[in-house]
Amino acid sequence: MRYAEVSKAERIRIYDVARVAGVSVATASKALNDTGRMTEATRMRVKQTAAALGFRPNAMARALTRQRSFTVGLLTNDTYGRFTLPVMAGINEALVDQGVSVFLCGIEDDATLARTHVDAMLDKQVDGIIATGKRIDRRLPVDLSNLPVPVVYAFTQGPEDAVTLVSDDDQGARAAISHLLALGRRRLVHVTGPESFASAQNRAKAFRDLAGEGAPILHGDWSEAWGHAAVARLWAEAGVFDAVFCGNDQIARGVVDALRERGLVVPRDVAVIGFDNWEIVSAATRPPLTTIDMNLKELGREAGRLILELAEGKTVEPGVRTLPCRLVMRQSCGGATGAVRAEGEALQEV
Amino acid sequence: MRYAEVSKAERIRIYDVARVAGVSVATASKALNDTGRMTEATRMRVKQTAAALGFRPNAMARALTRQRSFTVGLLTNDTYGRFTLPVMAGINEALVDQGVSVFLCGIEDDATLARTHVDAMLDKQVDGIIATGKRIDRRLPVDLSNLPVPVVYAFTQGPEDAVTLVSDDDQGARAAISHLLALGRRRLVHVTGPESFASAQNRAKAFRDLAGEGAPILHGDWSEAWGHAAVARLWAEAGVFDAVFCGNDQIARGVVDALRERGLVVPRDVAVIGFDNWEIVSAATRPPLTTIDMNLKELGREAGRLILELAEGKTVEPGVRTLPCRLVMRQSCGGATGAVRAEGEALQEV
DNA sequence: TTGAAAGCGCTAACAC
DNA sequence: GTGTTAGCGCTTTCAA
Repeated sequence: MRYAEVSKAERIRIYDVARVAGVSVATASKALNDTGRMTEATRMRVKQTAAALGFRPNAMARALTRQRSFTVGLLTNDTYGRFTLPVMAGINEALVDQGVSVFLCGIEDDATLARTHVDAMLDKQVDGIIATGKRIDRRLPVDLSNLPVPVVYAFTQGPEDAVTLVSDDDQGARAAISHLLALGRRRLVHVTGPESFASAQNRAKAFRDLAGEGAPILHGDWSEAWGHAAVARLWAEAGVFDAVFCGNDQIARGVVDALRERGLVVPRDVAVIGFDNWEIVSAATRPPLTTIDMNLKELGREAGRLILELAEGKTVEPGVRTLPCRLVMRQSCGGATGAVRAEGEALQEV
Repeated sequence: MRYAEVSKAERIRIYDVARVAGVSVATASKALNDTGRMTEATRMRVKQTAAALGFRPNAMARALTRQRSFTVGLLTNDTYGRFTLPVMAGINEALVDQGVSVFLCGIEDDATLARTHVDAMLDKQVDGIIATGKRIDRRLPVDLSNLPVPVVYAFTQGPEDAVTLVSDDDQGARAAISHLLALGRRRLVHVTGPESFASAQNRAKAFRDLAGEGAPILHGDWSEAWGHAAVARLWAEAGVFDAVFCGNDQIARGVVDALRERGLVVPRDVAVIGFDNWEIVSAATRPPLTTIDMNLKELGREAGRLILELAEGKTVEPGVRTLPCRLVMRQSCGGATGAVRAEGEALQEV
């Protein structure tokens, strides 16, 4: 194994840089960190020899004195899920160019495992912890208050006085419904997930406000199967409708398929709009779904920014921060896009 | 912010433990690490006071002396994808109870970003790096040979003399095809992804071997749309067929849907089998897909184990290690399961 | 402007 | 058996 031979013996330390540059370690350190005062010439010389030697400071040694490790922990109970993935990507994006690395800790729903991970992170002197989950109205199975490091909650519920980031269900839902209304649809129905989910409640409330008291709201689970079933029920019970606002993309896909099987044309006869913009579902639906994107990556970026500020000792106003969603137009509602591309939009390889 | 007050001032060091236990730091260290020799009484006393004081060793300080950080880096270019997620989960699982933490580094396909991440990991003295990707026959956009730490490649291509883990496409494909044959199907066709993918090639080769020279193989992209299109083509050109082996679950779903639209009943008229076991696709298909699971989590676990061994200085035989796939029976092929549950199997909330 | 020296918290030789 | 001492690689007073 090659790696064994080029081991740490070769790795050059600040001591080497100092020696070659003809200064003391102290001066070398200051030169490289742009601290202290010295002639610009000395600073330059040190920097150049450092570069020439390929010097990279040992982050652990540095962390030991600076009391700052430039690492943060990311705790999630959604190892497989679609929500934390974009969030993680955003976090990483925000932190990588600050030289901060992220410890990934998947904890499923296991409190013991969670505790283990948190302890491990603390032992490793993380500068902060970002907690994220798959549900906005549930807490992770571990208490993160009173830790010796700051915590930011993203897409999971935190304590009252914590810094928490969530996407704006209300605004997202309003965007969806307004879109349907703007397209001239007037007989709306809402097919969504279990009432026990805050997301379902918030979106349903927005629907109630905008679509009126009489507009039907059907709660079920978050699956395609429920989308099918809901259409069957609407068929049997409800009056005519020309638009369906769905609680997520899976339900929307079920609805679209069921509608087609009944001979209705989407979007001509019925416009259907989803929620989540989960590409594997929304782009594969025929026709592709117009839907609401929660901007989860941006949410992650924001979480990264905030944990950094906290780690640097800055004050961050606690409370829940709500980030806006965004309408993604494809073809299931007609409108601008729908008119142009008929069917068979190229699916991206996912 | 609470955390500011309980800061490191409170964090107790081994020095405190030693003092309270009435021994020297050296003895305390040895007692806690089960090294050195001393009366069992002393060791016990130290351990107990450590526990009583809630002592947690500072991992950075320890790493500095031991030349071992108990962290590893995970490099992936598949931040959104379905492949690395289970792999990551497995890695984490294998490492967490060894006290090893994982740095997550998403690099997309950006060579510069990759380099940045690798440097950051090296600076942080990782004990090893696991490289993983979304495609078994492509390299990450960064050269990981000649690093001062060991590297294991999982689900991505590595250099000749590296330790590489991949799933067994051939065996997986054979399992799928054998299953169809065992169910009495004799007129098989294979609908799969682009020929440029090694996975597509390997699976097609297995198909050729087992299904015979005459059995049709259709290459397209990895999408549902291609599944639809392929059925249209088979309808027009090919002779009768009673089973379709699909290159992935998305294609399979497209095939199943297209078949149903043409009035054929799956699995009665045609058995369809997928590949990947991506639940959101395979479980939502009607009927749910029988498919091949690549055991990616186990692959991750194995990668974790191997990187640990390497980090500990043990020798690991280089070369490609192939891990077996597993048949997951649902209803799209009939057989045991299909006979019992007809349709509308409850979809799990994903 | 520069450098000597004292740590950061822990481990590991080597004495006693 | 237990303690003294010397680091790990870096930063940071403080003195020169």
